[in-house]
Amino acid sequence: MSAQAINSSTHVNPMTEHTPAIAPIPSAYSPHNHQHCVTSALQRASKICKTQGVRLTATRERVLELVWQSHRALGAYDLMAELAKDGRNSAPPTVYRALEFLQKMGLVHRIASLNAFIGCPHPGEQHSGCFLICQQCQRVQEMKGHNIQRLIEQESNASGFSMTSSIIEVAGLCPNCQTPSDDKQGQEQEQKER
Amino acid sequence: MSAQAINSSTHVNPMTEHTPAIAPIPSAYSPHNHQHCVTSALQRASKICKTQGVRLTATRERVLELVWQSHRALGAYDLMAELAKDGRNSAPPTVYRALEFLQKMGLVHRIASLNAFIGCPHPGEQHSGCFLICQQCQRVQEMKGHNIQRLIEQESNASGFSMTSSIIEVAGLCPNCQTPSDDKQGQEQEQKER
DNA sequence: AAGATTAATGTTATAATATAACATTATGAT
DNA sequence: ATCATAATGTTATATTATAACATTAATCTT
Repeated sequence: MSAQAINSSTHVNPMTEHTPAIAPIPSAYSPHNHQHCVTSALQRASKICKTQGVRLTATRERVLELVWQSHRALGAYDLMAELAKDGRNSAPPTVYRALEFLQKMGLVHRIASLNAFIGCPHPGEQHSGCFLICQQCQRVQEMKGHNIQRLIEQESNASGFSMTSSIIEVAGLCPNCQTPSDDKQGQEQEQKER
Repeated sequence: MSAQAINSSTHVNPMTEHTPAIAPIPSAYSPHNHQHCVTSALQRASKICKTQGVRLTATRERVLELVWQSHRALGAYDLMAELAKDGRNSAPPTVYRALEFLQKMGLVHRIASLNAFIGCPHPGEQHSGCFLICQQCQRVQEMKGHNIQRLIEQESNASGFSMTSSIIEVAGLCPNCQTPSDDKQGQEQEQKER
């Protein structure tokens, strides 16, 4: 329902465009019209699934949309509750299967330290991200962290270890939450983000 | 019971000795007399708790010993089962409390990706480790990873994020498990390790 | 388009991990 | 010895995740 129809609202930078581009996802910590995040995440997903020849079914798309309802990580049972509001039945396996699919497609990540899931802002292929988790506002920002990955691989190798994947989760305070409680910050920072 | 009495078996390198030293923990992947790991882990713990003025009670010490029964991460319910064999009653809170204490003292780490716990080979103060987790033999090796920590902190800062702690868990194959199945490898590699 | 095949979802039950809340016991301090 | 605190016991329950099998939907073949 929500994935198509919105191509018109995408801003395309003429400098970098070669193929119909989708607006990049802004930082979790900067004020932005959050609907753009949702929209472009769904657009990306649609494109990726089409390319890969896999099916972005209604449930899967809805779960992805729900995961993107904010820049906070959402638990599987939170997602279940949201699906229930939609009128869908949805037992745990429904949600976990959708999440498994979305993870396999590189569209969402699981945050191990939170037992929760977050949308990937630069999906494409499966990859390990590097997550900055604000202990105050709970927002999660994914960094690409190629340097970090490379260093970890180097040091692993130096120990004779052959890395296949890695989990990097950083807890701390996001830019907004470092200055103690203007209290406006988290509140109207993002439009429509719940 | 097992923590004292064994000081005699400690080998001290006269080159590096200044204070009654405790033998360092060898790599999880190299063959070694594993009893030394257990013994010295308990010695370290005893010393640390004494210094900090906290109590290494029987349960806490036993849980630490159990965590050190191998270089594999052990789940809380595995630990419970072992305690039960000892004749202790031990409901979940018993184990989780002991683990919480041991984590606070920097004596064990929780591996988020495994929901399991591992002894720290270089305890002293609380710290975030960097864990190499073998997908084949399940052994976990902690690296110090100062460079990695520093880089993560740098890159976090570059995003305006103020890091307080981090989780780094690397999955892959340990040196032994890279060469496919000599099959002797894991088996008698370590003495008495279960 | 009908039937076969595969993929996805529904459904029920349960496993695995973790914590809350309050009662009791042990320890250390005065 | 008494008090205060810390640790543990105990019961119950919350939270997260998966197994196993039934059903439905989508796609492919002819």
